[in-house]
Amino acid sequence: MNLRHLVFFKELARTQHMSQAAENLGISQPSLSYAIKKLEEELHVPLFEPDGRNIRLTNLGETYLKYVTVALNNLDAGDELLSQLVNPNTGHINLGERKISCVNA
Amino acid sequence: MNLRHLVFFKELARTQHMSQAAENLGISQPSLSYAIKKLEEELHVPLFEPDGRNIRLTNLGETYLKYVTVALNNLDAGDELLSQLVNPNTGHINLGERKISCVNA
DNA sequence: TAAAAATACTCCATAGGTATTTTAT
DNA sequence: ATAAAATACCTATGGAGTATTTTTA
Repeated sequence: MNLRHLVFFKELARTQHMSQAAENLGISQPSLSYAIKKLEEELHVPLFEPDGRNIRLTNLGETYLKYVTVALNNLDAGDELLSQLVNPNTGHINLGERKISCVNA
Repeated sequence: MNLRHLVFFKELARTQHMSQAAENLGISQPSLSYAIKKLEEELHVPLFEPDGRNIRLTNLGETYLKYVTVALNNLDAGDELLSQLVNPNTGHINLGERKISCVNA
């Protein structure tokens, strides 16, 4: 499983619109469709279901989304912290000491 | 970045021993070495440093490990919950209702 | 008939393997 | 001399693209 695909999933869950999400992600609609299909196969779970000629997030998809969001937020926070530690003079301003253990939601 | 590589990182951080970690992960030592190198390049951060003819986790690596661990735990918890929801009769026993929002550490 | 998603196919990037070299004990 | 990690090289899987088909409003 690719982390990139979890970002795909998150964006598609947000928009619930394949072509739009693909556009936002800067990839083609078929690529997104394929990536999501692969993810669903890996999880053995339908994350989206047809809704007319659109798609809708399933309940299972909604459940999974919460965990994916926390996971991605933590990885982002980790990346962010690392780059702050590596070049402390650039980037965001820190007032006082920052003590991040993990990102909860 | 591949999720698999984060698992690689976690195991290598645990053992601090390339060949051993590779063995545990079921991959070759050069593959692990390469994967870690790629991860370090992506993050622009040294996660491990030479220690005699072995390697040692850097302080930055230790910091990053915390975030990776939380992220991976959440994804595992998400997978676990999905499979429980899909086939509720198998797997672990649940006493009462379970209310998991996220896994903190 | 038009807009959306799914399928078919093609191609290339990269993850992973084997063989080898370097480094340190 | 040996054990560990790094490098070089090769191969194959799969991620992403274009073209097309299916589906539904």
